[in-house]
Amino acid sequence: MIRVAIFEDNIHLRDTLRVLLDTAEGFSCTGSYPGCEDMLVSLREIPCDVVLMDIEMTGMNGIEATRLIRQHFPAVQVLIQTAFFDDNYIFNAICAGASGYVLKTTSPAGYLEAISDVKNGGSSMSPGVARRMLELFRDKMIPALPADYQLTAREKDILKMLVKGKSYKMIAADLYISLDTVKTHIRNVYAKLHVNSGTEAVAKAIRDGLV
Amino acid sequence: MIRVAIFEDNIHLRDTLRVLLDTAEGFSCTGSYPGCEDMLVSLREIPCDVVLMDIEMTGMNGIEATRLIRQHFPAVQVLIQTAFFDDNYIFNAICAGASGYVLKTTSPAGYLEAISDVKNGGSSMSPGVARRMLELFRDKMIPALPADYQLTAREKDILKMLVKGKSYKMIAADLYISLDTVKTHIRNVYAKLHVNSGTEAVAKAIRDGLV
DNA sequence: CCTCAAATCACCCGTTTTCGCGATGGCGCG
DNA sequence: CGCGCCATCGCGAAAACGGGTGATTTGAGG
Repeated sequence: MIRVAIFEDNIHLRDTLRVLLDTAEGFSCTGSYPGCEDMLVSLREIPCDVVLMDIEMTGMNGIEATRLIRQHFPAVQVLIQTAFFDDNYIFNAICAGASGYVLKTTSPAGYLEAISDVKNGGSSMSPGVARRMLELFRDKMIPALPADYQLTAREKDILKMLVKGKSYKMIAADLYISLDTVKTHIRNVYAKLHVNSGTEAVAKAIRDGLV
Repeated sequence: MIRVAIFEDNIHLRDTLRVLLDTAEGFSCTGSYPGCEDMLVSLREIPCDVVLMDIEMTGMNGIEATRLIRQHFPAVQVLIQTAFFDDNYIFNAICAGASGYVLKTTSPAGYLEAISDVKNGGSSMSPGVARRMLELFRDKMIPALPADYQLTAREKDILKMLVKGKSYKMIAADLYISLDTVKTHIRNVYAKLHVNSGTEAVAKAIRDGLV
């Protein structure tokens, strides 16, 4: 039996969901609320496995509510439901600890499956949301690859040590080469990165993922 | 009618999938291959909407194949299928441009739904994969929390300019203060960041999001 | 064999940083 | 009002850095 609490300010949808859960096999609704007042108290007094959380509610934001729930009841899974397909909503909901994200256009059977999925340690997202999420993931992850200045292996070595905060002298000692050689390499690096100081080079190296 | 090409080295599963697709309403299998030899040629000669791609195959890796497909046929959606639940697989598959990721434990109906989802511009993932993906997303996104050394507003100003690669003299000029004042501030910044050179300070500032 | 890029080292010179110590004025707070 | 914190400024010396020029060796490749 999966125990579900509902937070949804639209009375119509709220009641629909409550009936759905109460009639469905293996589900029960432990409470349905129009807002997040006393949310933590309610959840403490009436335990549940999954929270169905609307984002757009008067009073506390569903995202913040999610964060609070995850802080205070790590075992409770939060399934976001919203009418809107919004990048920031998706992004923030995930960061707040949501385990799933379904649109309100989802079918009753879809709702039940999503709830069941998150209860069983999985996640569920509407296909469109999942797609957007993959794209966000790609966009945020990938930029760390390219950026190729034509640095030689040795130059990269020296640049890395510079990034670590080493002085010329330390670099020379660590690599068993002379101070003048270090200077030469660094001068070449500066030329290739089009910078003319160590701080600039370090900033560029880190930002462009040459670390 | 959704046209699907199958890449799967296990002959049993490959044939099962082919039959599934050929018998299912609204689906057709345009080809099934045990490996990625001549993959691009096949796809060019026999257009399809969705590619079902196994990761573990002899010869070319499914991830690399996905990257190639996305490069040459951006309109073709790739749905990854694999027996293994592996972080690197998930991560790399997404970065390679996969639109979905299902486990081989998925039911026939689940396969068809997943294919249909990706064809319609959505994404589909097995619940466990979706969960892992959300966690990866959180872990990679969240570290953007700014560490807090007790820098004063002025010190942050100067640090930012240092990160931009400005020299003491330029900072002094830009902020309309004397060179000696800049020195003092920077000395204080170094002390608070526990560093003792500009390069170290810049590296720490960028990495810790003090930009 | 010859060429070229890369890596190594050297010397010179002026500028920039780093860091010690000290000082003044403003501002909020009990 | 005094106290602490911050921002501002100053001096001086040692260390580090930036930039110019040039040289040697080595290994890959035509």
